[in-house]
Amino acid sequence: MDKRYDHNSTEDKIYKLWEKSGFFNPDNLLRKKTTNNKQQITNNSKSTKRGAQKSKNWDLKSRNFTQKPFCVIMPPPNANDPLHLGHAMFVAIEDMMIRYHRMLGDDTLWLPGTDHAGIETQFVFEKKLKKEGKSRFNFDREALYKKIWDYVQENSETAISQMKKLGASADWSRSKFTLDPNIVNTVLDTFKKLHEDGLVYRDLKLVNYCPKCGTAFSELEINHQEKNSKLYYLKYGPFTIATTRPETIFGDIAVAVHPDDKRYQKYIGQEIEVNYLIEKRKVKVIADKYVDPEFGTGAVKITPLHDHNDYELWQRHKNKLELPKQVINHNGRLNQHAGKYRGLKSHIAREEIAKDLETANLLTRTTKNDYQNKVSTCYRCNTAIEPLPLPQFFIKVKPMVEKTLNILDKKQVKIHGAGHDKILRHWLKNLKDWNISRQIVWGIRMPIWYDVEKNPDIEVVFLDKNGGKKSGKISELLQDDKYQILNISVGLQNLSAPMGAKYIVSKNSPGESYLQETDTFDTWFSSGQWPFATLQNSKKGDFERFYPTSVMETAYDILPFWIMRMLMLGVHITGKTPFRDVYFHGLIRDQKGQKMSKSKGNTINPLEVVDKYGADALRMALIIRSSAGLDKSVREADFRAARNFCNKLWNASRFISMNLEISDPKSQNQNGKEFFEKLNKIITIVSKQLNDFKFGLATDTLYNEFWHWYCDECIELNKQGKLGQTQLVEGLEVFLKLLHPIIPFTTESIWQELQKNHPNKLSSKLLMTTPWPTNNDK
RNA sequence: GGACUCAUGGCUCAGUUGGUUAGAGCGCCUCGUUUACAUCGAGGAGGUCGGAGGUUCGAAUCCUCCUGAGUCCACCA
Repeated sequence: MDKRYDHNSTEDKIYKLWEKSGFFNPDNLLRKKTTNNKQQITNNSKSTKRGAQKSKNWDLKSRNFTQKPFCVIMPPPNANDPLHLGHAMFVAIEDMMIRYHRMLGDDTLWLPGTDHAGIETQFVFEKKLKKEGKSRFNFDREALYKKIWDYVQENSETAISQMKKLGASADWSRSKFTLDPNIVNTVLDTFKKLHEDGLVYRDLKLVNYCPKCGTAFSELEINHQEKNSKLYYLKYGPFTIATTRPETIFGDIAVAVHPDDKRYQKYIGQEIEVNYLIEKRKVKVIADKYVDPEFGTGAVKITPLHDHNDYELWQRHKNKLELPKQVINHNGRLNQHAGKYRGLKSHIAREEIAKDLETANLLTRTTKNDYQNKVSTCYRCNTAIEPLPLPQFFIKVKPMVEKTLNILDKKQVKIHGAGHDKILRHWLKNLKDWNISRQIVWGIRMPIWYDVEKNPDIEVVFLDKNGGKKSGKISELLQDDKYQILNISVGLQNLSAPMGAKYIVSKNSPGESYLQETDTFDTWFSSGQWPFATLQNSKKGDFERFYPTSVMETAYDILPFWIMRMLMLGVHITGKTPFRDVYFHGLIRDQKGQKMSKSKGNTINPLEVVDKYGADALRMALIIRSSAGLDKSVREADFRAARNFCNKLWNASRFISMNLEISDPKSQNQNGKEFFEKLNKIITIVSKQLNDFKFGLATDTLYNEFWHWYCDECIELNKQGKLGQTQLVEGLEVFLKLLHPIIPFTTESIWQELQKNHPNKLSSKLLMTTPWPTNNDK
């Protein structure tokens, strides 16, 4: 053996050895025919045969088959995202669990996959288009979808090959992509079921619309940023009103005051005349407790279609008020209701209108930019969110929330990680209905069909045969002989059905007069079904064999987006919890405890670490002394320390190996009893820590016991002739097994090295499938 | 405003049914290389476990309050 452990020359070789064994695939590790396992035998007859063949080469005799299923569904990384430390963290922890359970003899499946990451990916692609001088509006939706598909394909191997570099022992033969046809089919089935259960509805609500991204977002995807704004005080009939957004006045339908506000009692219920610059209008004065009499002047103008609070207020007073108008369009510009301000972007119109109000002597004062308020912004591009009315599809969450709280109460699912179980409950209890419509093409198109004959007011935008852009009402377009439904459907970019439009839910076109909705599902709607969607579309029998899955492991920051949705959809569709345990790992921070981000320039590229210190060092540094749900800072020194540990292990093994070559005259069983007692204690402790999800602690225990007990004490005792060789060899074998889930490459390459130098000394040929040590060993 | 989390040697963190002299890594100091490993070894300095009370035979650990830090959510035109 070399004097140093060289990760560069071993890792690829070892990974190939594992892959070639076929044992990432649990079918190849199933017990050979037995009487009481008929179902599994039939389901996996082919692979079992293959497995039997493999087991000849690899000698699985010593393997103890518990056959207990253990399944982890990998959180699918974005198909075309390069790996960051967060990915390395989940690979390290999940692979640790998987290898541990595989060694325990469990029927162990780690099912990998990749995510289409709807909006994220479409944006990256649009940036690329922009560089080419094009935009998404140059293509019909089908063509655009295909172009993004091809683009994702080009990069799809990146994520997988990088995870392999980290040693991930996932069953790649079962890998899934969120847009695989059978996954899409399951997602559509789910939607259909939700619709049949009465949980889907279409409603005109104010959505969080990003004019730049051109799509609505769910409430979870919105940031609130502190901003300094101007507060404009407008003359508003007999009132003075403070507002940050004078440009919305054309959409006002009322003034609201607090019901107990003495100043305004006489106006409540009256109509007042207001000068709107472009016209004079009468609006009603209403009373609502929502108004804070202390703020501004205690009177608020109400613009229902451009402000969430105003919208709710309007809902409460609907019967007394006229129908509101939308004055800002989806491109973020004012529309025909704004008279001469039409076409201006809202923030520019604001300045113009303020100026004109001042000229007209309607502006009493304007504060400087010192009014602190919070503005909703797009989490992606930071553009100010425009609350806009849009007919969207919503999912009623209440029945699913109740079922989820129920399984939490019954402890059918356990959450590991610093109070995140409480956070989950808090989320569930305050959850609003889920807007699942997205105005992008990169995703699963909603299986919603509109009969154009019954919905003549549908507006469409499409490219005609010559690539020319056409838009208008469907009924009018169809009167022209040039256009048929079919070619409109083919060139379709966008379809907007008015509120109240009739639709059917169907996977296929219900007839020739139908056009399909152009919106796609929120990415999280499909990934929320991931545990059952993957297993139902995996090998036959996988769902029955592995569902509910064992552990869902992920960073805590996607709790509301993903974990909560998986629980809700999983329990609603399958009737069972999708997983029995949730393990949250913390975020990796830099040495100062700051979040890593590209803009701060403090990111660590895991591949560079792998290159310099080895995949094992990276894995160990991330796991050691980490705690569920708590963040962890790492720096270069941590990788170095872990690399040194791998080298220490290598050299201790080298010592044992050299020791075995000379006959050992001192190899009696001196101190044998104490040695094995201690060794057994370590086995018990580490196994318990792993069972209890104390991964950081288990790693710490192994680090210290191996280095400071086994090396510093036991090896030194042996040199002095006070501890037998048998003990040392046995001890090394146990440590290699215990450490394998953490540092698989180093341990396996030592195992193979010992194999080569001392055939028949070890209990099996491949460490990866060697049984986990039990304290009954000696 | 609401919720959650954290506070342990210079730095980063372990320490979960309360139990002997509170641990590790990195850093620091002294010494050591014909020895498995200098990606190492031997030894050492360094902590009133944020503060104040309480429960207990016994508290870093449980309870209350306070202080400080962070995260998430909700927010007034």
